[in-house]
Amino acid sequence: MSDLLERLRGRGWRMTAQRRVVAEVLDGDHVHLTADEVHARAVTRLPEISRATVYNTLGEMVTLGEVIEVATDGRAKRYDPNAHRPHQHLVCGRCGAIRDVHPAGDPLADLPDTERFGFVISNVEVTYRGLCPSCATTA
Amino acid sequence: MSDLLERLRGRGWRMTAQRRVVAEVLDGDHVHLTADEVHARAVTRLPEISRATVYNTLGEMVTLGEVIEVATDGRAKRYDPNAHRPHQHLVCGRCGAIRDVHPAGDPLADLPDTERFGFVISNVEVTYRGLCPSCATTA
DNA sequence: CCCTACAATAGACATTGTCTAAGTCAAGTG
DNA sequence: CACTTGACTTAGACAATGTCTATTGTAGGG
Repeated sequence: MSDLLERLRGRGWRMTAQRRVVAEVLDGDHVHLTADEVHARAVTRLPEISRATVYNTLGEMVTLGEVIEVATDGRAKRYDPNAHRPHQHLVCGRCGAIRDVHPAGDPLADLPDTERFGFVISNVEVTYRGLCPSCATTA
Repeated sequence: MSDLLERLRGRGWRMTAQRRVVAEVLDGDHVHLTADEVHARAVTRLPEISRATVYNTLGEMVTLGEVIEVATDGRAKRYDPNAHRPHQHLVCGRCGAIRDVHPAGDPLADLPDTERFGFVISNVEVTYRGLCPSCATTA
């Protein structure tokens, strides 16, 4: 089930205990951990892993395109291993819950040439904000 | 031309030299300054203004709905005084340039009920990423 | 089994943002 | 126009997140 690890291995990534643990911690669906959360979980399996290594490893996975960096709240960046199916995010402004969602249509197509100002656009990030069912009723 | 200041005054906002300077610095089109940039510019007009006041003032303007907080890069938040015309942002990943853009259609309408998972959605933030004309040719 | 280049480490440092206690002031009241 | 009061501002400590460096460790090829 460790797809992420397999993909990384297949790219000639030098494997170490630290990298394996980071990849395992981050693998799965609807995973959107911050670097510190990844570190906290990694430490339970490999107590001597350092923060710097977690940051470096996450950065490399992003560069390789196997993990996506998401800025949902202007605070800590979050890391999403679901890099191979285009999707967007739904965020609860109260408790911070995050869901992957798949809007209809291509958001890129909605931006006419006249509104591109000569930019070469490579991707679009859409964040839907609101309240999750639980927070909406407790509000 | 200080529309922002007028709008704030009209809401019974207690006026001080500091608040006036922050509002003036932030006013205009295609303005997307970080809190520290606002502070740097404010200091040239009012040398004793503190960082805390800039943060407080920006936060209040956001609460009043007269300024929008934008998280374009996972680093510092940016503040956009163009709060009364819905728009999205186009960001250059190399030099950080930001443009306001107006996509066709309503991004909210693209998210079917089955993809809302019971969330009450209040707004959508769309960030188009790419390279600006100048960075695209120098790349 | 040994090299060697690449990876990991601890901890200092940088950036961005928040909080507190004390001083200051805008604006309504008399 | 002085007084008063509650809201505003300040400096600086603190917190959270991220980056960098010099040193030590190790994966994987020969």
